[in-house]
Amino acid sequence: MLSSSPGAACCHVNSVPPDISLKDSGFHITPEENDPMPTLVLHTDQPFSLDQTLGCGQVFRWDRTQDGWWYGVVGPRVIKCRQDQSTLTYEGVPESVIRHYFSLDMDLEAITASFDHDPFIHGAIGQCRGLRLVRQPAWECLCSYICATNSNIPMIRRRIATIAREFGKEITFEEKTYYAFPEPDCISCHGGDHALADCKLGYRSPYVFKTACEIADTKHWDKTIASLSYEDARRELMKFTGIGPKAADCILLFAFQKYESFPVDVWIRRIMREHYIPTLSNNSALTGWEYDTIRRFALRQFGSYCGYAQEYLYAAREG
DNA sequence: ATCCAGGAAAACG
DNA sequence: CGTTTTCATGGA
Repeated sequence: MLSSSPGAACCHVNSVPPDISLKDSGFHITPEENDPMPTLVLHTDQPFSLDQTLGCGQVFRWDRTQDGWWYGVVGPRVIKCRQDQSTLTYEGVPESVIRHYFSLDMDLEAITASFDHDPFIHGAIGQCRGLRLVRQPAWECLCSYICATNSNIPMIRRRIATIAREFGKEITFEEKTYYAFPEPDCISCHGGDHALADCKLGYRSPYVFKTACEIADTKHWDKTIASLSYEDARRELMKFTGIGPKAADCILLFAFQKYESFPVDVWIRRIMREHYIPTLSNNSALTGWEYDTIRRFALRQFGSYCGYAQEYLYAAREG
């Protein structure tokens, strides 16, 4: 039984650029037979790859079993799903949540075509066909990328899991225990005894705590961010402790659908140096000037969906 | 041991 | 003001 959490409604943001969203998404429900698990039939002209989407590094709370089932905690629910060719089988949430979370309402072919202008990005698009950016809950995404600084993906995953286990609400699914990501007021001063010190966040611990306190005291902080332009939203996010340019860009891309955001990490800089901007430095800390140079180049090279291009470059990285 | 990982805050000139 | 140092953690 899923626990109902009063006042913990998942804050999804609806800001689909009108020029590229689909009126008829092209996905249809198969008629229910005896199978209790609902399915979606994916149209071949609207590619979707569950493995690419959940495995590319944009999310930290999904796991794939050996036989191809994905389990993930999204907001207050556990989602179980798998893909067999053009069939997406899912459980745990209504179809509308699946469609929204996986951005199945967006015209991916049109998006990738909008930046498919050179051989290298063309290769990445081909290699990661069906990769879609998901719509992440804002606070969890923000907290995740505070925890992501100067770290690697396995460590980020462990930290997020620990925070959820320490502070989040239990969810039982298929007789296993999962944990919803805790609302900010569960971590902040309002949350009682805070064991953040045991979460192995290192120097990021006070960043998470302070930002949780600020957000817990800010009504509709996420709606405010969503209403702003990319540049203004970026400036606002960077006022929180622990959020710099890179984290802000990831949050804007993954939680607020600001697709002109182009997060630059060490991987992306290496890729951009090797394939687009040979004059970039190597092996040194990323300067603010360098970050902005790469950002501006990306917007010019890939256009207003350069954030999508970034994720294809990142997912196709080798290293 | 040394270096690196989806960096950012603090200290420094 | 831009630039360098420090920060906690675990894996390679």
